[in-house]
Amino acid sequence: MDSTTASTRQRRKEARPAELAAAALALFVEKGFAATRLDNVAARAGVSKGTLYLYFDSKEALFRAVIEESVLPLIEASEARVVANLDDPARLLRALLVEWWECFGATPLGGTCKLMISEGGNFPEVAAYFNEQVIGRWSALLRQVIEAGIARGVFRPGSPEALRQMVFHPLLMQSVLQHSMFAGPPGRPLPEQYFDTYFDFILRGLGAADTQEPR
Amino acid sequence: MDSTTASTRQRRKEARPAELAAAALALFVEKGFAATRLDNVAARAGVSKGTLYLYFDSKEALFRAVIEESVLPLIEASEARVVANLDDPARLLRALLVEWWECFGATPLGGTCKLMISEGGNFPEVAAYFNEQVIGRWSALLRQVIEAGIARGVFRPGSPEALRQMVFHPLLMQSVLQHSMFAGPPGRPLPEQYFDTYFDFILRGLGAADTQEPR
DNA sequence: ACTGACTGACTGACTGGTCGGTCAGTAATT
DNA sequence: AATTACTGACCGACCAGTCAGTCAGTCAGT
Repeated sequence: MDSTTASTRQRRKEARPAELAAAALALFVEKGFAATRLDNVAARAGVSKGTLYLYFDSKEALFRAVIEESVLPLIEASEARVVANLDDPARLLRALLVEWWECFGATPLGGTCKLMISEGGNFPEVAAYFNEQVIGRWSALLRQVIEAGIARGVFRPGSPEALRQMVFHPLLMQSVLQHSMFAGPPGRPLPEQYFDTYFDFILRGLGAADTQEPR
Repeated sequence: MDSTTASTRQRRKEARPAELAAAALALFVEKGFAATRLDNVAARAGVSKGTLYLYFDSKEALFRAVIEESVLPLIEASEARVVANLDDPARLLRALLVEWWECFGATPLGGTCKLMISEGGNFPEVAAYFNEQVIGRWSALLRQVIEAGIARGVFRPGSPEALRQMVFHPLLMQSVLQHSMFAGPPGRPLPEQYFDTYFDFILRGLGAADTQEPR
């Protein structure tokens, strides 16, 4: 509780917003927006509620900030990776999905997806922003890879949007479930063979030619 | 608003609980548990808040009732179907998933899944009940069909649990998304070719022998 | 058939507690 | 001493839960 530095009051103007946002993300994901108390957010960040209001105008502004700042850098990295590797769609798809899982889905950031599913309806503008800047861009990326695969004859023909859902939704659901009821030990490392089975399944589903030996 | 019978006060002891539960399900799914006002639940059911408390002890009791009563009949029907048709796993799997979608995933009942994802953490006992009586039984059913398919050589070998997730999670996610931010016109009928692509994909993913002509 | 006493389903104003948001004051830093 | 990051007691709006009162429906007595 007061383990590390404990007693004396600290002044750290730069670090506060990020710490508050991280605390808020954790509690929003765990309890939901309406059930999260700002006193608890502040306490978890090691400050008082008044301090929270120095950096965020309202509870909703805090929510917006959590969503908006949590999310963009990763997408940009992935976008760069895609344009550089479109010539081997199967390998690229695998790399993208592993990266998504390790840098996003399996981290606290993955909680934002559960959050938007749970609370998006109550914050239409935030939902629209998230849909456009995160879901939209990430989906477009996956579709692009799938289309490239189809064009090269590596994947079978089919609706890229529908195939994208088949490919991505199992992993997304995995992330959502990790942040819900039964997370078990937090950061459960996914059953060992999950990714093997997963990629084998989706590559077969895509009709990829070279599915024989996945390793 | 006061279209049908309108003004006068009615006494309908039998119908009230179900009407209140339906209203509560809709609002819980739409807004979340904490953000739902009992005045609104009562109003949507056409009664006053006092009446709600004649039939439910508390807001949490209402939540429990909504989850517990929404859910069991369907499972039992599906369980009966499975034991009767284990000899054609591919067809059975398809029938089960279509039934799940039409009788559950695409109806208001499907909202319970989103609800448990959103709020399960705040109601551990309800979550445990749901996990055991709904998720557990339904998952076991799907695993059973997949195992039968593997045993007969219709599906490739693999972890039945992992394969179950690959098969079911796209459909589940579809249902969850329908009850979240972007439902569009409520009851959006799923893009026409969704099921074709979906079954083609999962049967390929399962390495089913007879995938050539899905129609 | 009609009446009017009676029951209990239903109502909605009220209350007590909770929590988002404020601000006068405190103490770390310059 | 001056500045300002930070505190926490406080306020008012809001809402779950209550209860004294109302009225729709029933039926015994005529």
